[in-house]
Amino acid sequence: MRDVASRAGVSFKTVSRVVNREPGVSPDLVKRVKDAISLLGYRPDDRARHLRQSGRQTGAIGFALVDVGNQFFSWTIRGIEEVARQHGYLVLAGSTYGNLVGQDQLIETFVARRVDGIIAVPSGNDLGVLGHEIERGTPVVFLDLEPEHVAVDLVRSDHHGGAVLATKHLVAHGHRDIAFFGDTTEIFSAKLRLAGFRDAMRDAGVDVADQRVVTGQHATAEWQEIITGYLKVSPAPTAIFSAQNFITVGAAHALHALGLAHKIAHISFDDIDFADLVQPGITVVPQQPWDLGRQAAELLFQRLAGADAPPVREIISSPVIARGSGEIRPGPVRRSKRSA
Amino acid sequence: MRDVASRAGVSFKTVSRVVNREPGVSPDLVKRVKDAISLLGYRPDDRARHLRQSGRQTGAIGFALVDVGNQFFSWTIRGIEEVARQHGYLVLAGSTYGNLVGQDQLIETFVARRVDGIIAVPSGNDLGVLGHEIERGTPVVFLDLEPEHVAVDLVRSDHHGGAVLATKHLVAHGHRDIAFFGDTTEIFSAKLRLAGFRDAMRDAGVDVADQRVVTGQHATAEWQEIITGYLKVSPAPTAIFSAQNFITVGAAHALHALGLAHKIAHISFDDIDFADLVQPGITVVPQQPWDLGRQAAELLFQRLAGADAPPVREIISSPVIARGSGEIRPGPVRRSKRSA
DNA sequence: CGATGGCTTGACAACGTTGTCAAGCATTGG
DNA sequence: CCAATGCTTGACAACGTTGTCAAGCCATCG
Repeated sequence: MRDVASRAGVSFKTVSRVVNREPGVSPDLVKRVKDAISLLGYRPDDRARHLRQSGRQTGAIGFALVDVGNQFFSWTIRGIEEVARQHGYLVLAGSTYGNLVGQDQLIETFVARRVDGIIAVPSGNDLGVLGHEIERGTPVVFLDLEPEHVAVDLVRSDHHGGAVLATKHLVAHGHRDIAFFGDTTEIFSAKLRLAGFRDAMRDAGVDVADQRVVTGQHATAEWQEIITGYLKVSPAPTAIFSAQNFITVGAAHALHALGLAHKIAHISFDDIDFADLVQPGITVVPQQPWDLGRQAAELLFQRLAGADAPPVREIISSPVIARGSGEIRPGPVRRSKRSA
Repeated sequence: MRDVASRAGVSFKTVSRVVNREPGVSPDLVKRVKDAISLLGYRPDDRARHLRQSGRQTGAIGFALVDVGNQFFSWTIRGIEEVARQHGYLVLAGSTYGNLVGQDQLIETFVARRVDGIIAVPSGNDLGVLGHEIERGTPVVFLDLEPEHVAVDLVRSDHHGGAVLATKHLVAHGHRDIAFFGDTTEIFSAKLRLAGFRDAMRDAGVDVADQRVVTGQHATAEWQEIITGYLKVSPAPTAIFSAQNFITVGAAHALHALGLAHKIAHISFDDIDFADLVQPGITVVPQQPWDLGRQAAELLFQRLAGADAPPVREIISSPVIARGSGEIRPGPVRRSKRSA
């Protein structure tokens, strides 16, 4: 900026005025300064700008998600980005990979760069650094997961209700022996989905055997192996409920590889590209990641604009999309010897 | 920081020393300062830090991609993030949505925030602001697309070679009448893929009719409509080549909806989740987005470390993955009246 | 016992920008 | 012709941090 000023023969304050399009600079000087700027390739330094204007907003929000590789989250980013763009904001997005260490690092980075607000998919009930930030008054919106004992804005899918819907759908199609595959229950959403499954089964008057519930954190290929193992054991369940999208992919692979895709019912929490192209189409309770992202961002920008209403808690639910796999009825063959 | 200093009864320089873990501070003071820090919830301000240390690196790189909603790019981010994390860097990623205006805005933001380097999927031959930055010496690596007349590091898929492979695969299975559906040829990769298709067809001694080549930029649902239209016209092509992942999804939907999935061959550039679960499985020439991202990031960090070797040009190719749809032979029924 | 050296600590400038204020100049009105 | 007014421009401080240097203190050695 100094260079620009001396080249244009003005003080650097005048350069600042031109850059910020402040009124009251003679057209002559404006031109000289602009020429010098493009000649020297000068770009203003936002860090210094924001530093001087401490207390004002910096035009960036942070989004701490679990894993960009998961399409659920990349669609969420898209929703957030869209709203942020309308407000002229930049989104800093980073993956925590679901552990507190990663989350803390990410949040530290966000804070160190002075984002104006944070949207987070928290990795657990222990909020770590994020908790301190909330106490300090940084606007935070939680997305998808809901830590206990913290009152901040929240947007999430109706994990419990969705799981109930999915389970009832299977039950309505005659299933009693349903296997549940879900993420580790340390994850809030996974816990709720499992609870929804159990509650719906209880309502249906069915006891859920321990070995019919499998939870853990695995890659798609591992889930395929695990589920294959469960399907090979006799008696196999008549239906399976995969409660997360990676698991659904693994489950679908397992079913197809074993030639059971038309025999064992399958329902999924969260939708997937191509779920309607597979034979049979995969019945799902979808989430609306794009919408979750947009709504979370809207809430955040309301806070940034100074809204001080009590925390909002938006829980979005969706009906079952029946595509075939969830409507398979239990085979007539199945009459478990053990239960006799 | 001032508050922390006065609370701990030391100068703020000492606080700085503690924060940066500089040696030579008495344990007593270290403790007092740390207590004050956690009491007051103080977080250092990276903007000021980097400002003071102008010229040094800021620990952030920017990634300008086309659309986070496209899984190809979200996997690329993952690769970049992984490498960046190892180097202790933050990745700022943003979508340009394929137009220069969006790209310019994004790059301006990156520059204003003083990222140390940029990985970009350029939106065309006109580089806009990015061009200025390259001239100014900012380390830049291009990913997936290769603008003309610019010598910078580049990592991309072998669009031409892959398209040749895909086309030859169809030809080898007896096809002569192949329809090509691709992105608008303003996009570098799309142009190369089309060229690969044409070259391979020429080698096979087949003329490609104009109406067998459709290019443009559309959403998945629109592609399904467009392709459905083409498949209904008689004589329909015996095989289709969809040269981008959104188009592939549209094409697969069209084929399935018309009941032609087992009759008309289909090959795709770029792989897709579930492509192996559909019946028939979709034959593809895959890209390796995760690898592209990692390699681009590696190149960038080499530059950041001061490497001044001539620009590298890494072109990654992959063999066809045959899954069924690409191995369908032209139906015996087909004997075009027109060609007789 | 005094000089020397090392270790801890603090004062101050600087990074690039903007807000505040005052100075300089021309223009207008009396 | 002089005073008052308005507009343009510049000088300077400040934002929060770190690098540089000097000052103060204690211990060691001759």
